[in-house]
Amino acid sequence: MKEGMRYTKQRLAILQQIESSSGHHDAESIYTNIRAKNLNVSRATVYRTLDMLDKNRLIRKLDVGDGRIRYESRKENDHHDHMICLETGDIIEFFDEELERIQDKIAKKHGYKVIRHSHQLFVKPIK
Amino acid sequence: MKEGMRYTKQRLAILQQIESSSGHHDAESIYTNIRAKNLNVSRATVYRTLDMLDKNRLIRKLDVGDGRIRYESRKENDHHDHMICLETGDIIEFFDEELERIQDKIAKKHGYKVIRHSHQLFVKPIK
DNA sequence: GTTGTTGCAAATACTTTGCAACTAT
DNA sequence: ATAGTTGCAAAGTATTTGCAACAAC
Repeated sequence: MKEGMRYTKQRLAILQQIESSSGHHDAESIYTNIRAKNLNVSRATVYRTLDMLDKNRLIRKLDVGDGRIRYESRKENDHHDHMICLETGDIIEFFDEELERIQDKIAKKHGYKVIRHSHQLFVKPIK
Repeated sequence: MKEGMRYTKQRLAILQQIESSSGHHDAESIYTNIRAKNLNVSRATVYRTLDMLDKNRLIRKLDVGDGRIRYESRKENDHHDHMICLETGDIIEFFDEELERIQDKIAKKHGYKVIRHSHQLFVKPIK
């Protein structure tokens, strides 16, 4: 963490919670899971901490478009995008080198550089 | 529109509002602009109508990730994605054939077909 | 001891909903 | 006439904020 920041049990618990499962966690489930372990946190702290962890690039923020923001670990810091199954709600991760390259090319053509991107495929199983 | 649906002045006003400017409108500005013309609408109707217009593919829904959903016309029904400038908030449209092709390929590889997708580049001007 | 952090409760922002009144067909 | 649509106000959901108490350094 950066200068002047403190390691509190709440922060560690939140980070652990996210790194525990390599899944896609939302604020409420993080809050509930920590409380279930009889550790004390408030929703306010969860939200504030998630924001701070994201800004410090310790976790990754993920807007699936359903009104609840998800967060995932950056431990295996392989960048990837997501495919969301419209029938089951499953979230599948994917990565494609070419896709990344094309994005940069498009931005450049317009005089911009890509800082980050959000790319989701909403899919259904074949057949 | 589909069977059993009615043309009301509210619906037409909302659709016109969106088609008036080929921009990226949010619910609140649509509501305000219609009211400014002394036409009567409620926010409830705006939200209900936007939802219905999107489902009927008369407009396109667009989640920029800032908490306010945008809607755009489908009149020139060229599909495109968006690039959002982090410095100015400008929204630039782009389309790339290859990008589309790769997305389908990726989904297929996992046993899915793409129903729709959401692809945004968050960018900054070069230099 | 100082400064960052927390918990609480209240506030905010956007969107949705129940229901009775209304209106397009 | 009747079924779809509207407006209102209340409710809902996710998130943010002010502030006094508290804990890390």
